[in-house]
Amino acid sequence: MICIKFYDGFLKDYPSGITPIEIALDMNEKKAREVLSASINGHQVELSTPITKINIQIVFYSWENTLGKKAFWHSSIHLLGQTLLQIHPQAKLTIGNPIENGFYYDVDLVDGPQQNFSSNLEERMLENARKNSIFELYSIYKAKSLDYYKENLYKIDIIKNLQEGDTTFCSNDDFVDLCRGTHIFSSGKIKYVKILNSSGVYWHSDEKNQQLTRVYGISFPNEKHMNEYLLKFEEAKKRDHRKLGKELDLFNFSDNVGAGLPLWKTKGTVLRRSLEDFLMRAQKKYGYEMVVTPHIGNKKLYKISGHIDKYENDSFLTRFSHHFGEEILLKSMNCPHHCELFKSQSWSYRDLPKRFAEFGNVYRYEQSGELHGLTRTRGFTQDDAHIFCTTDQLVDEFHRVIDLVLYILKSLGFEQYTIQISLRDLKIMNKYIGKEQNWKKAEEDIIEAVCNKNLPTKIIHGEAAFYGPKLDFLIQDSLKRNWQLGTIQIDYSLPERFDLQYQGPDNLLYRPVIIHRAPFGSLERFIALLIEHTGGNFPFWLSPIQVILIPISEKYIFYAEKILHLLYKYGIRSNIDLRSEKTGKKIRDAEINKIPFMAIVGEKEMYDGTISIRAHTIGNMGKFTFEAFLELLFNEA
RNA sequence: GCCGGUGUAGCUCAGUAGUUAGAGUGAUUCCUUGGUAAGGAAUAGGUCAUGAGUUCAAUUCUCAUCAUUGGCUCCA
Repeated sequence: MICIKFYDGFLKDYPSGITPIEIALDMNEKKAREVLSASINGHQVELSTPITKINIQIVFYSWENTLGKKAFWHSSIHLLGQTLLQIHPQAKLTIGNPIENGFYYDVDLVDGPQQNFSSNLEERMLENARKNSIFELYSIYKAKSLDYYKENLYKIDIIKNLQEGDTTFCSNDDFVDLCRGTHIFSSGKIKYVKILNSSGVYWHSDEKNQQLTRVYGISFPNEKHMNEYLLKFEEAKKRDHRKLGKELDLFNFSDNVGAGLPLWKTKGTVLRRSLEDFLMRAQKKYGYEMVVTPHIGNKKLYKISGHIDKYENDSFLTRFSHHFGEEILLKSMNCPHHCELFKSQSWSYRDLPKRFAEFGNVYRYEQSGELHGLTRTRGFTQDDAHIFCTTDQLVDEFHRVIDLVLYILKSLGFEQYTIQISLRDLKIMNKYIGKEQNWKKAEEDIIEAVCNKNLPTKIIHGEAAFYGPKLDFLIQDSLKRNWQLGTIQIDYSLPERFDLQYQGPDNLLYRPVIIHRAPFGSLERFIALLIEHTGGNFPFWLSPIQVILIPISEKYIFYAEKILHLLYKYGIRSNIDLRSEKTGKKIRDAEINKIPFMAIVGEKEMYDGTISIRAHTIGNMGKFTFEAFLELLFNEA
């Protein structure tokens, strides 16, 4: 007998060799139907694997749990693989994975990549699912598995990198696949399948390798969950900043101006300016000083900084003068300019930290396939600053920057973000410049600063900048794609390359450290994410138009204009709807334009000198005196 | 940059299996002067992304380019 402890602490004895699915059925037959996966002593296991260990703790997962969904989608990958082979018998399966919403399988279709899969694929997957075959995981000797896949070089490649005990296979129905699990019990649970899209990818993500077809799909145990997902997906698409940007008249692109170069309309400009003002005020409190540097710079500047070696092909060349032997580029970063500013005078240790801030417009030739609305452009505005400090001040200063970034995110309602410590990839060291000891120190500094702050972070190797490690703040867009917004970077390299110095208390010259930082990252990208998070319903202080006056008829325009001028006097961004439309139409349009407040004025209001207020998405708030309305507005702001 | 999809009026989209196009909405003008999410009418607005090719004839078919879009790769 073995003793099983359940999640809620309940204990029960079972015969050795019992499987998790049998335990689930024994506990509650109805609930067992919802069980998709289980873990034993914290390790996710197959539902069909007999348990022999005594004294174990078991936890079951349903659809509501990420691990349950993961097992469900993992199992769906097998159905996809099986069905793809039925349709394309020559195809070579490679690697499949469950993802946040669904799963994918990379397959070499032999005839070259193909991306049009008919609904036939979905139907045949479901036919296979209905056979309700059990997913069984078992180990095979490495040599035998290599033999099994002698026609499939991709699988051989994977197996060669596995340890002897790790070559496990999964079989269900007539299909066998190299697999490490974990699966749901049987395929019949998979009731609905959607093939979402597919694209060409390279084996091991290397463009020198064979091109494969990646087929994305998603599956569900019932119609309700599928409809929920589809509805959410539709809702998410409505929040797309490219769509809302057009609808709310914020920005625009023109083929004549060029790809990836946003044109900011008047309303979008108000939004930008408001954000800039907000950040400037916040930074002032943190001791930043504003600077302005040109949009272009001499190539030799970027030679000193080291950027040119890495990014020359991604820079815009503006002018080449043979006579003077100089080349001038559009700037793609502000740090070299700020270093030159720092160098323009001598500094005492008493002057540090020195914090130079600039809304710097930079231009980078992003690959055509990378351009994406405002989140990836070829011209954008960094809310950049460079802090020149002593090594003693570094960690403390880093804390202050973290505080600032967190304050910004909180003020704008971003509650969910990932904080990522981006370090070097120790396998590709030629990507980085600077001395080993400086890198080590910088990486330790970041980790120390973050540990002190007790922030939930994850460490990712290979995401560092070429001159130093970073702390990145990542936020998801409406379609769950991650974007890096805020970033804080420690740099021992540029101070050396620019030979930056300050005079210490002992009269000797010392090298400062630079912290590069941008809380928004790029203003364009930040606004894109802000649009998607608010769905275009901006907080009052950011709304391009804050109040719209709606006269009931032409007779009350005069009164409305009086109110408008009063609002102007208090700096409220206001407008009047002068069209000869009915009130209902004007209100509808104001609601669609997401204007926070509508002020409706007619005979009644004119008679007693009031205004009727309707708040966006809230509705009629009744009559207000102008003073009472102002108070309401200032509470909003 | 790579593999697919898409490109028709300011916007959202129909349509033409080859004979130079239509709706809704927005815009303009007129009527209407209305009370919390769409009042009515008329008018203007398109070399059907661009360039080549096939054809008696191309917005429609083919190719290329550009833009855009979903992934991949990249992201100082």
